Amino acid sequence: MAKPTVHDIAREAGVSLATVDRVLNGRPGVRANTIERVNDAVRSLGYVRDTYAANLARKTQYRFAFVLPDGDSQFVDTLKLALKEAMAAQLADRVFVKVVPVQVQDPHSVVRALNSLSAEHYDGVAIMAPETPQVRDAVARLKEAGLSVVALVSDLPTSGRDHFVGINNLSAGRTAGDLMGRFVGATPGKVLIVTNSMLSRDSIERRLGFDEVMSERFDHLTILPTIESRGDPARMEAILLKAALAHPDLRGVYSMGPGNRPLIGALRRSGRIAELTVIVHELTPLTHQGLIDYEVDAVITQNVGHLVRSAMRVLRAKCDGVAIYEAQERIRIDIVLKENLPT
Amino acid sequence: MAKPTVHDIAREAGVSLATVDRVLNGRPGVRANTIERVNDAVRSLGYVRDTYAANLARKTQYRFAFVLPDGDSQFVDTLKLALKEAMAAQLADRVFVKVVPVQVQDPHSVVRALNSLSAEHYDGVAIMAPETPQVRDAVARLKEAGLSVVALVSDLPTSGRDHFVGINNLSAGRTAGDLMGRFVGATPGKVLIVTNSMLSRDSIERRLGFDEVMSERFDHLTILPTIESRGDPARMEAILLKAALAHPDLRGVYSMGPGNRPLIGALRRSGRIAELTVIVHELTPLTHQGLIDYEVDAVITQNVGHLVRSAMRVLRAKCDGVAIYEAQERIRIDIVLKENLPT
DNA sequence: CATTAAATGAGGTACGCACCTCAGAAATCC
DNA sequence: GGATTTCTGAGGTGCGTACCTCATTTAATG
Repeated sequence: MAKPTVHDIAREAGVSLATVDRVLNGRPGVRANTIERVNDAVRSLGYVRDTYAANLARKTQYRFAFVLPDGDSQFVDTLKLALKEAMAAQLADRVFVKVVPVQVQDPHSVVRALNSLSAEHYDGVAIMAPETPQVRDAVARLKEAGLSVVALVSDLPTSGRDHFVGINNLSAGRTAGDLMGRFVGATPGKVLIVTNSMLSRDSIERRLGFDEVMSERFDHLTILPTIESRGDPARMEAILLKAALAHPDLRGVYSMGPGNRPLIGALRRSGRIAELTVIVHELTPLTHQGLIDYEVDAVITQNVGHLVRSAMRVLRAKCDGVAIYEAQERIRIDIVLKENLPT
Repeated sequence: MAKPTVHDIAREAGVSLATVDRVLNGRPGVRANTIERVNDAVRSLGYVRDTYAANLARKTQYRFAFVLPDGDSQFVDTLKLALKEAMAAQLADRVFVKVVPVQVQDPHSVVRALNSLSAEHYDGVAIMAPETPQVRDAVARLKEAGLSVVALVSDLPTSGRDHFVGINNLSAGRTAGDLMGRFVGATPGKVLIVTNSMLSRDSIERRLGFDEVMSERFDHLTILPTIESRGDPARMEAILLKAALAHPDLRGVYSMGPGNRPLIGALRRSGRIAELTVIVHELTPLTHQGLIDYEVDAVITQNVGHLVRSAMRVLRAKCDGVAIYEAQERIRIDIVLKENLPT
């Protein structure tokens, strides 16, 4: 009943501890025949290596870098906060995390940051940055150097990253569309989509999902041309205000990413924020308050705590060469309304 | 830079390892003055005990019992499944879990089960059962015997349990009300509430929350007298069918707990399931399919994986006498629509 | 068959911590 | 100031694993 140890395997296989050790750790100098015997014993006893004792003996330290966007994004701030909390909790597990801020709009900045991470100082990297050819190559170099790499929030599918930690953004867009259609109701009208940039992968996918649902299930709603504010709040606010006033039959606004502050500002000034269905992404202090004030109707979000914990678990698993527990690593798409705001 | 160990504290505090050990583990025989010196060193060095090395040395085994309802509830089934998965994952951490099935409708069965759990064989208990005076007393006895006790899903606030692991059911009811009001829209009409029993704490609280929101924000909707099916599916189905046909202006149905199968059956037979807004609790294979088929409009649920993992973490923390990390243990109220169904 | 190479065994040390014992130091009491 | 009583230190052992050394056995080679 008690957990089998290496001693039990040695006895069961009729070999010495040293041989078991050689087999378990893939060291040379064991006949194929003997390897088989040891593996049989492992299977029949249901032995699982005690990772913590192993790490203790090995003096392992997991050294991870989190490459995150610099600048004032409330979402990234909450992510950093969650990271800090997780670090405190994981400190006992020999995990050390360094946050590396980058200018995500500048691929060179990202690449510079990634190139500075050597296998000598790091075991794994979590990256939140748009997918560009330069970034893809930098990730490939990291992988080649033996680092584990996970993409965070926004996927880097062509880069050969080990794993993606984040939500399915197509589904997130579909969810937004579903809510928009149901909240607006049966009256025909127009819907506005706002985004920071249509270049990053998550925006493209959300847009796609939103469109799909709108045309499948709510074709009485017309989607207006997307408003794209390339990180310029003033410009965003101006265009938005104009649009809100130009279309009296505007019924809803969907914001696909960051930039919720100018959005809410413009809608407030248009005097129509109460009547419009406003759906945004990412729960932050701003959107939280928006829900409370009935200015935002729904927030589609992902739990930042899960995000960082999952990233760390996956990185550790990759470093240990252990399988990851898929079910636990699936990040859900959270819908937050005024009434189910976390307390 | 390296993690400080007990040796470092000993050196820093100018005492021996034995004294550090006595302080850290709350053993007697140390002067208050010295305790202070050691604690100062702990603080200044930022020492955190390596729990895994500690458990390794201690040969700790956490033995927990999960007292869960017997019978065919899909929700409880998914809970058990999550428990099984968590057990496999936690095996490396020396946690052993026994599931104790009880007839929750019979307080004696619950009490019998609880009384059978001695401190000799168990360190902690998680209980999912309605609050009755008998159960309250049994929990008190467990606590007295030195076991840690957490309430699962449905709280036992007067029992002196150490912690409640589950959602805030008042908020869950409010969330259901919010969704109901928004999905139904502005047209006046009637709403039906269905429950298994108004005796269990979670039903009462959900009902309360739902009513609050309906009267605060959606008073064009009238709430019909609650249909209560005391575990009798046939009776439930019959009454429900009658109600659905008797009120042509029925717009929505809210099911507060188990018994979704007869509910969906009756609505289907009434021929009105497509036009009604149906909101139910707990994501199960049945409600999952209901969402896909557009028969259920929204599911309010709680992640069973979190539930069991949180229960285990809390039990462990209580056994270790360690503070729990509140933010991580807060179970969120999940809203699931067709589009954000977990894959 | 002797020689060489390869495979295996026996045993030790270390990791960070818990827990134990026993001797010696320090504080307290009368 | 001597006898208690209360602290404290030194040192050991073990948890499950990694990694190392050195001797010994076994198999393969000429």
